[in-house]
Amino acid sequence: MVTIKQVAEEAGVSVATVSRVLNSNGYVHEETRKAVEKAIEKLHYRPNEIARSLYHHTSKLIGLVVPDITNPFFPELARGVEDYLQQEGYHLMIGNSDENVEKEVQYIEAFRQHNVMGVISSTSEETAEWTKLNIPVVLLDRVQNDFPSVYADQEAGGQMAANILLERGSRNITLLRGPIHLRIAQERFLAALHVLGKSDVHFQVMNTSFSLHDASSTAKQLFDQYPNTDGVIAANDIVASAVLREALLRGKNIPEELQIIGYDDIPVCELLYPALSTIHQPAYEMGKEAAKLLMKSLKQSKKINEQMMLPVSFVERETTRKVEKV
Amino acid sequence: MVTIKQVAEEAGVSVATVSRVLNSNGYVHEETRKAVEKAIEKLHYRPNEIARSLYHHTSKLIGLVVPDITNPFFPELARGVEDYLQQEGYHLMIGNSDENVEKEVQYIEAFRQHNVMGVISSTSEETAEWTKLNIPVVLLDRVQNDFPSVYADQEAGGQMAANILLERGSRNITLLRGPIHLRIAQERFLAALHVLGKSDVHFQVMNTSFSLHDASSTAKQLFDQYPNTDGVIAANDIVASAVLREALLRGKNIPEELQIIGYDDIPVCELLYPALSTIHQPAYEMGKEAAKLLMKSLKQSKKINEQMMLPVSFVERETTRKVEKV
DNA sequence: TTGTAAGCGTTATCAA
DNA sequence: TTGATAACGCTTACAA
Repeated sequence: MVTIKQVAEEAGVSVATVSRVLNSNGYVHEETRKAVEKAIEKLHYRPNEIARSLYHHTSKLIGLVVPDITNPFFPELARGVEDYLQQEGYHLMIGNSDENVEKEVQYIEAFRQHNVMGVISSTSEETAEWTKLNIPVVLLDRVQNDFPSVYADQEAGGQMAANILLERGSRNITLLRGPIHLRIAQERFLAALHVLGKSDVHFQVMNTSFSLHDASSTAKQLFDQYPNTDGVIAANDIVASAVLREALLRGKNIPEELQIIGYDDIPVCELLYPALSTIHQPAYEMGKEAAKLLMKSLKQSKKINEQMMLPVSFVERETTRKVEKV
Repeated sequence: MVTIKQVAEEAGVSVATVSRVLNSNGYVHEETRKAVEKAIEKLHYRPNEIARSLYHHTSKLIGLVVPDITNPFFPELARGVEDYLQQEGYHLMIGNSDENVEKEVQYIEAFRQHNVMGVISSTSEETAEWTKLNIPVVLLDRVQNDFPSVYADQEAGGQMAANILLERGSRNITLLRGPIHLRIAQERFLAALHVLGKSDVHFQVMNTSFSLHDASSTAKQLFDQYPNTDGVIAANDIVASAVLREALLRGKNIPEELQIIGYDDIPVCELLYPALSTIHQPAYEMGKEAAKLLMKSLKQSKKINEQMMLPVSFVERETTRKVEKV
């Protein structure tokens, strides 16, 4: 490892001078600067972030916690975060929490021990522990009043999903509700519920998780219990895919007999047949904005508490009928 | 931030003593040990990894580089890595390389600057840069003779895929070849090619990437150029899904008229309809083994160069015919 | 414009 | 069994 000391020797100056040119701090003669730069170049010197970090109590590290990177919505978020951070010279420590508070606490410890400068969290809204860290935290795809957060317009999304099915003629709708403890899931559920409630169609509600493991059995159960369903508002695209598969398996015509609308717009939607109509959340953008917001609160000392809501949109594909057909 | 000094004061001893109980190093009287532990408890003290890292030139950080976490195969790998590492008390710095050498170099710099202890890389086999780091590197789902690597048995996988289609009666097979610069892709391609070559069936080869963005057009092209194809060996599951969709779109009966076999066994396979038959790569296990291998080479000083090949298996679902039917 | 030296939070050596 | 202290690589007063 080449240190500042060696650079100083090579350039025939003191370490202080090298440090000055490194940080463009204080006065340094043009000549000396060049000499130092030459030495740096020659030795391929790169300052040791660890030493800097120790002195400054800062770092170029950001923590990112997601419930499970294996769930296809999160890689998009993570990628948005990473791309922005990387261009700002920051790097990512990442952890999967499985929505498990113990694990979260472990990461919090790890983050603290590594002088992580800020955290982006897509995990449970149980944020008591996070407050202890005393560094900026931005919630991503999660909402909690005490923290800045970046999320998509769940109310609009829920309404949109319900209205789409209604407009296109579903008369017996099954509404799949996501995890009840997740505010975003609850919000879009409530919004859809409200729309259905104001309509004259028949509808029912089923609970489900967001996860692939439960999706198939949820789908089976749905058609066993409500065989006459002609419209499904799924909790997310994973669940929607499972419903689609099960419907096809039972010989339903889609979208003629049954319309399905998903949520998220994960990449595979367009690979399904029929391709899944869904509510698009701008996941990559959300990640990017969360990172941007975090950078902003790093740069200014006063706490910010911005709530940033990004718009959702309906992506019309093949599991909903064309509106003219109604 | 509470430091070792404060703990020492609280316990009425010197920092050296605290350090000794922290690391269970050297002699320390039972009484004093208890006093120190009490102080630690009381102040919620946690040693600063940064300071340790500076002194020891070590850390609890591992670097992980993947081409693109957005590609559904990599989250499984990453999760396997993370779970194992986490249980060993290590943490992950992660980066997406986009197979871009410049980006890789940036991560290498970042890893070095943070005293990262080892790297797991699923990115290009252009490893010249990695050697410069002088820390253990384990290749994951990539192979290169100079590095330890963990990968799945591509030769068996390629053969299996071809044999499955052959056994089940495909007589006009299109073999989709993945990125030519990737040794694993090339190996499974070659293995499948070899099997087809020894058979008496008609077959053709098309080049494709692994990516979702190219998948649809590849699929279209496939059926435009080779409308009589009755068996497709896809480069991976993404491509297979696109082919499946396109085939369905064109009204083909699956698997009666056309069999499709994927590669990887990403989670969505079972959500498709018909569900995708595929060659299963034990991605999670691979990640875990790579992490294990890395830990091993961290613990012993001499370089290891283990090549670990995990078995693949055929997952029979609905895009291949039952073998009795032939 | 430059250099000396103290300090960031640890660990390890050495002396007591 | 304990405590001073130098060292890890860097930054920043302060002195020159």
